[in-house]
Amino acid sequence: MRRDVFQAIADPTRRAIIALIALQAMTPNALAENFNTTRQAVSKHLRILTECELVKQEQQGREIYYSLEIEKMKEIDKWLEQYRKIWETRFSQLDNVLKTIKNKNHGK
Amino acid sequence: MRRDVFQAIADPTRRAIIALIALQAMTPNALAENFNTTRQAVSKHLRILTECELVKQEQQGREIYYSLEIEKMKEIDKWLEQYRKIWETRFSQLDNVLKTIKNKNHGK
DNA sequence: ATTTTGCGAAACCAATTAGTTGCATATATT
DNA sequence: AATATATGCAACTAATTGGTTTCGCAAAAT
Repeated sequence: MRRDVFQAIADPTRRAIIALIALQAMTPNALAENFNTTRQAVSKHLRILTECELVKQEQQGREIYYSLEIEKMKEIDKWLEQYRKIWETRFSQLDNVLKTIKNKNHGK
Repeated sequence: MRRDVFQAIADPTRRAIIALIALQAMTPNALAENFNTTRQAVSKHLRILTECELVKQEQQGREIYYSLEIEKMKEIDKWLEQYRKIWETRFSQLDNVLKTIKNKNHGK
């Protein structure tokens, strides 16, 4: 039961579910119509997403509407930040190289 | 063999490997010393990371140095972008609410 | 030349996973 | 009240996963 966000988004069906409920809250049945699986399979994915708090539910009569817990998505963003720093640094280094070349040409 | 970036970063050991080789290129043996597993297990992780192009190798004699392919990390960032838009919108909406409250108090 | 070291690959194993089918339960509809 | 609908949950299955052990090969050290 290693239920973290990274494991949750590893599955393509779950990423598709996330993409759908990011736009609007949806019921398991409505979600299942979009995929080539049974409602139960979707339900299982929703349970996993709920367990790692990527998704919240709201009961309305006998229907349960699932929607994205956008705050939790920031956790991935936070993890990515350290690497974003790297590629930004590399970019600025490249930028410096380009500037140097420019200056050399200028000096000619 | 569903080898995509999301599946690759799902495993905590692989995320740790990524974190290490982001700083400097390392050999499988050097990497394995940091974990509680065998070199072979690390090697398997490296193979998976290589297959999805998150990692590149450079042979030096009998040693193979692995380093992070930072460009591939941007793929995750790109995926996250659509959700970043959502939380930024929500934030600006909250911002508007706060401004409205402020104006109301001002008018008192 | 022989031994040691660094490595990937294959065979195997236990645990986990994504999926199915078959329930039970609660809310709507008739 | 009887039936239909929306859902979660449990049992089961096939495939995948992360790990180990064993092997073979090439480069380095002795």
